[in-house]
Amino acid sequence: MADQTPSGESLLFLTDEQLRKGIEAMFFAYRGFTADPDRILEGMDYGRAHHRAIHFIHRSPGTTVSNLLTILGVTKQSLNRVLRTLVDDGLVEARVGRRDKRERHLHLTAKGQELERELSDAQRARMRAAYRAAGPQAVAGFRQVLEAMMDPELRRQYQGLKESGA
Amino acid sequence: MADQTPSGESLLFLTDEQLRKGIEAMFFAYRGFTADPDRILEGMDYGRAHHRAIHFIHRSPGTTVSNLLTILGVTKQSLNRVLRTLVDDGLVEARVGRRDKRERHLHLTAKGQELERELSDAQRARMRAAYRAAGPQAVAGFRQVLEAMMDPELRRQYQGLKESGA
DNA sequence: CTTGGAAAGTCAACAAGGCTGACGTAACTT
DNA sequence: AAGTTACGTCAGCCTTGTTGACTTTCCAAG
Repeated sequence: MADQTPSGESLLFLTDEQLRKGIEAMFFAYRGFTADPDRILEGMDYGRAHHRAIHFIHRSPGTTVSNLLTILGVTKQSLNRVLRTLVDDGLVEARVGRRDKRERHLHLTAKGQELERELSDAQRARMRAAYRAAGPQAVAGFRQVLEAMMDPELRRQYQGLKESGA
Repeated sequence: MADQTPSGESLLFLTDEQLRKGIEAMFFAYRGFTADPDRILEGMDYGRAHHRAIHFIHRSPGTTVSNLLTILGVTKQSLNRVLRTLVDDGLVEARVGRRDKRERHLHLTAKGQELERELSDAQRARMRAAYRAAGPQAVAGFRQVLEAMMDPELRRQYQGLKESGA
């Protein structure tokens, strides 16, 4: 367990104490991460689940319901409840597939785009402030550690989303 | 908005695209972060809320209910429901305060310690793997960005916890 | 000593957002 | 023609969050 590492380097960053700090940092930071969109959503009839759906539809316009299911990692019943309200309220459009008519391709309407922008502006503002405060070096490390923390399957999702659209 | 920065440094890490990647990294990484304890807890009658309570009681033995309320950011009714099951099941002991008998000082029992260890072993294992893969430099950046992302009030909680016990 | 208010606990009711199971329909595939 | 896939939906359940109202305990200030 204490092998394979460059023997010159200190391993103090792997102590249980350091790991605990990292764990608590994740906990508190995630609260901040979701706080702004949550604040915007409360009062509307929507919640975090709607935000996630909107985010990924914006990210990959034309994505199908089952794509979304895979990315979000919830059941179709759960997603459907959310999606239905978004479609009913005219934020999301579900177009029947042309090649495969079983599929529904999801798009944000103008109204949906508007809410998406409001939410992501808020979230990005916090992110931007954090990035700016920490600097590019720190940001690179931040991304590296997060990526290493993901489940392999989720990491593929993440990396797949990184470059290619839809 | 484009001032105050060292003019030689690229600001490409502040583009909306980079921020979006960071946002999605947080989303996917947090899923991984909670996955292992969640797996352990399912089947037992406990959930993530119990894990959080156990974690912070372990972290600050003797902490009071209202301390815990502040840290966790939930209502006392919500916390109480969780705490009650933990006390009833003999994982947590709530000792009446000696100076102020209204207060309950919370401690893990031996059984509680045992579960705490099981949960945090799992969570630390993932964290350790991620830290090791990313290296000390990256970890420093990771912590910096997370800290900058917290709400100021939560950051104080976090920093307070960093050094001093209870 | 009385009283105001803080700390803790409890009951009830509710909502969001997960879950499972079962079922139906349309459409693609073999 | 049969089987599979994609999607939707009904029904019911659980966890974990919320409000509001209320009680008990007990410290501390008047």
